[in-house]
Amino acid sequence: MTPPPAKPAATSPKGCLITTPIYYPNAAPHLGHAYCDVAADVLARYYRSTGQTVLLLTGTDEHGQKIARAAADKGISPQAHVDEQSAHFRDLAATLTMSNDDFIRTTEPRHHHAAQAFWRELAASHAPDGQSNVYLGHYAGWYSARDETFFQESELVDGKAPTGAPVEWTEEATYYFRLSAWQDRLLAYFRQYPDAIQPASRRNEVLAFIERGLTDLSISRTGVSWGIPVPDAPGHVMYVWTDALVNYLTAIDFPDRDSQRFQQFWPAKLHLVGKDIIRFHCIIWPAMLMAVGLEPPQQVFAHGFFISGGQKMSKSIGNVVDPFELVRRYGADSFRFYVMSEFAFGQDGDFQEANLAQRHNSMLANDLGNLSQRSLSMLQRYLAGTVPSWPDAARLETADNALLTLASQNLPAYHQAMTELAYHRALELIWQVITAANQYVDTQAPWSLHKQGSARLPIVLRVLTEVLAWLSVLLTPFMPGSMAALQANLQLPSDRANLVALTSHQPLLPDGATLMPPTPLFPRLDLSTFGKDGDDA
RNA sequence: GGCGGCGUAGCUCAGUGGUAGAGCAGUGGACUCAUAAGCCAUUGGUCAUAGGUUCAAAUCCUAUCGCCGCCA
Repeated sequence: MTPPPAKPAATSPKGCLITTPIYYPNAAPHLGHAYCDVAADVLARYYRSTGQTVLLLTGTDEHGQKIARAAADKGISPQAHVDEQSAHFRDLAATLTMSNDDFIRTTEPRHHHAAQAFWRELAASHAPDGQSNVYLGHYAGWYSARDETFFQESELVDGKAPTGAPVEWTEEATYYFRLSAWQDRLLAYFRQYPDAIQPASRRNEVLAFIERGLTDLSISRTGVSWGIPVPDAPGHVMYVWTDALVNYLTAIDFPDRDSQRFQQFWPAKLHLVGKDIIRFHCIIWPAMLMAVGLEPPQQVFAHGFFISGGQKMSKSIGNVVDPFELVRRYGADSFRFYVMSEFAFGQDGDFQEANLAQRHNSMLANDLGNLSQRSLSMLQRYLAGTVPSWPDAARLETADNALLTLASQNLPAYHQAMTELAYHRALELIWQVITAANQYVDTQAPWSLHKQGSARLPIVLRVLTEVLAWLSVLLTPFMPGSMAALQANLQLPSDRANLVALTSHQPLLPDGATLMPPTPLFPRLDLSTFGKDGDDA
């Protein structure tokens, strides 16, 4: 009834394709990868809960000179190197309880097939000016292997790339993509769909960049062997970005445009990216897609980066945070909750482990965990754990209705926040209900009702358990593990544990279930060790 | 160097012309179902600085300082 998303899922053939970037496995996964995984997963779980069919993708981008060199340094083959490195990213997704439906590796045969097919289509296509989209040219310029990027002489700073990476003079035959011819189409597209690039500040940057004029893009290399061969062009392999972007199509059976998955999931609903790669996703990728006659993704959303303790994370400062270690210490759900609640998605944030622990205690243990514990303990103690029947509307008093109304009133704003990826706002709305529920416990004082033998007691406890079920559904995208535990404790049937059932105006919980005694959802952490010198490593 | 953003309570931030706000942290109180949690109350800010416009400025304008982003 309430969600703004216009199409009811049941009648909509379109699914939601949600992607993270495929990560470059030249180093261990870091906090930024974990952040993006979590954000994508929260959204995917949210849309599934609303009844939509979701395809959530992540993976690794395994080609390029940098990978080949790292492998050579280790004295192993590139394939052995990426096999080992890619596994860490797969582990990270699992560690974070990410519900990805697939994990794309660009070294897989299916991806080679898709990437080469994409190239062929691109090469056979024509730009708006009537010329071929791909042409053979000659490249002479500076190349930074670390950035996998070409730079012009004027872009160099002290003889190095703007990023500080060393560059080498490179002269070779190369295929170009006629990006310059797509400038007007791109501008028209982004002006027609203002939400296609978010946040707005990134959109403005992209538009400004396009307006200044685009130059054609070198899309093949000859000096590199670790890559996907360009079809019918011996000696050429695809530039790593040309290859990598196609991964989003690989997963949906490209080049088979008639396949059910392709039909269902393209165009992608959302590419989540770091702000460092928006140009690839907002200029090159849409242009290439238009070139082969495919729609650009509906939205590219650039998330922010973390700093730590007010400084950029770097190994030399020693403030690098290992996501595996954090999950080991606090659990996946606390980690997920912290990064989703503390920061405005799309803005940079200062990641501080002490704040994570603080938030775990104050919001998860004290507010939510204790609400659950006190409610279910009283149910256990006063009513032998039996869920009371849902009362007739006439028996509900002002306080009951006020709490239930607040919950349902916040729902439209919750949906809006979720669809806008304003996760912290969604959680704030949920917490209003949690706070109200704790106030409700105090004002209704079930312990007094019990002493008085009041008929109000089962009503109040049923309202509380129902609100807990409600909260568990809204919070499942953020904290799937803990909320599953809560739902098991409440004996919420799995077919009721979603946003479709929640908006049905029917109580979520079955009457009369007998619940087991509760166990604390989020045990409190001892914070006395924070603020002192040494964290244990 | 150009363009843009930001600078508000100890911390994270909301607030774009009309009496300075929220959460967390701190302090006090009443309660006791609960993870010594929760609830109620409360301390705390010359809104970066200096000018200007206005009856009225955190909000609009100018300059300066600091941080950040994009571009060159």
